[in-house]
Amino acid sequence: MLAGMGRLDIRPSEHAALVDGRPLSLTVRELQLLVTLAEHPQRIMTRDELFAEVWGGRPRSDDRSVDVYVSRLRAKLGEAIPGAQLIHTHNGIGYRFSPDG
Amino acid sequence: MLAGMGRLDIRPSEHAALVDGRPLSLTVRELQLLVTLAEHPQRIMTRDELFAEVWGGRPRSDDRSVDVYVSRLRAKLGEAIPGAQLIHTHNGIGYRFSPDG
DNA sequence: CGACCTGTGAATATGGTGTGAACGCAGGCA
DNA sequence: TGCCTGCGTTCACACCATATTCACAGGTCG
Repeated sequence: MLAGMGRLDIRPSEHAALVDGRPLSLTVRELQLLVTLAEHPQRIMTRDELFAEVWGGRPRSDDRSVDVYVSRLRAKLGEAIPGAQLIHTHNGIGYRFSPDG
Repeated sequence: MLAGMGRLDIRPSEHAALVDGRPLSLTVRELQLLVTLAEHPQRIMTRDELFAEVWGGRPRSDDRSVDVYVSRLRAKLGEAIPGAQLIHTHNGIGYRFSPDG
C-alpha cells in the first residue's frame, strides 16, 4: 500500500486514491502522477523523471505538463484535505511527495 | 555518499541534502556550495576555490557571493539541526566543513 | 450534442540570485 | 583597557528565472 499511513490511501491496482475512505475523482493522468510521486516519498523527483514515468519519453524543453498536473492534483488534494501540503516544489529541480505534509 | 555519518546526509546525485531523512529546501546554489564544502571535509577552502567550483571562473576582487551563500546555508542548516556548527570560518583564508560540528 | 480530459500558450505570482550597504566581531596596537 | 581597522556577517533590494494558474481548442466517448 502506498501512503496509507495518513488520511490519504493510494491504491494503484484499484486505480483509486482515497481520503478517509472516500475516493477522489482524479483523472487518469492525475492519478498516474500522484502514484509516481507517492512511490518515492521524500525523494525529489525531476520533471524529466516524472514525465518519463507518466507520459513516457522526454518532455519538450519548454513542456509545462508536469507543472500543470501538479497544480491540478494539488487543487483536488487541497479540497479533500484542507491545509495539507503533500507535494513540495523544489525550485529549478522538480517536486517531492511527503506523506505527512 | 557524502557526510552520511551524522544526521546530515548529502546526495548530490539526487539534488538533495537530508537531515534525519528529510530533505532541506536548499536552492541550487546553496546545494552546490554545500556539496563542494562537504567533498573536502576538514579542509580549509579559499573563497577562490569555492567560487571556482560553484560559480565557475574567478570572483571579482570584492565579490561577497561566497560569504552570502555560506550565511544562507548556515541559516538553513542551523534551523534543521539546532546547535550544529558544520561550517567554520578561517579568518583571512576561507571556510572549512566539519561533518561532526 | 454534451461532458470531460488533455495539452498548450499566456498572464500572473513566487522565489532565487547577486550586489551594495549597514552592522558586528575579532585582532592589533598604544 | 580602549580604540581602530579589516574582515565577515547579515540585511534589503532590484532584476531575472521559474512555477502557478487560467483560458482555450482539440480530442474522446457516451
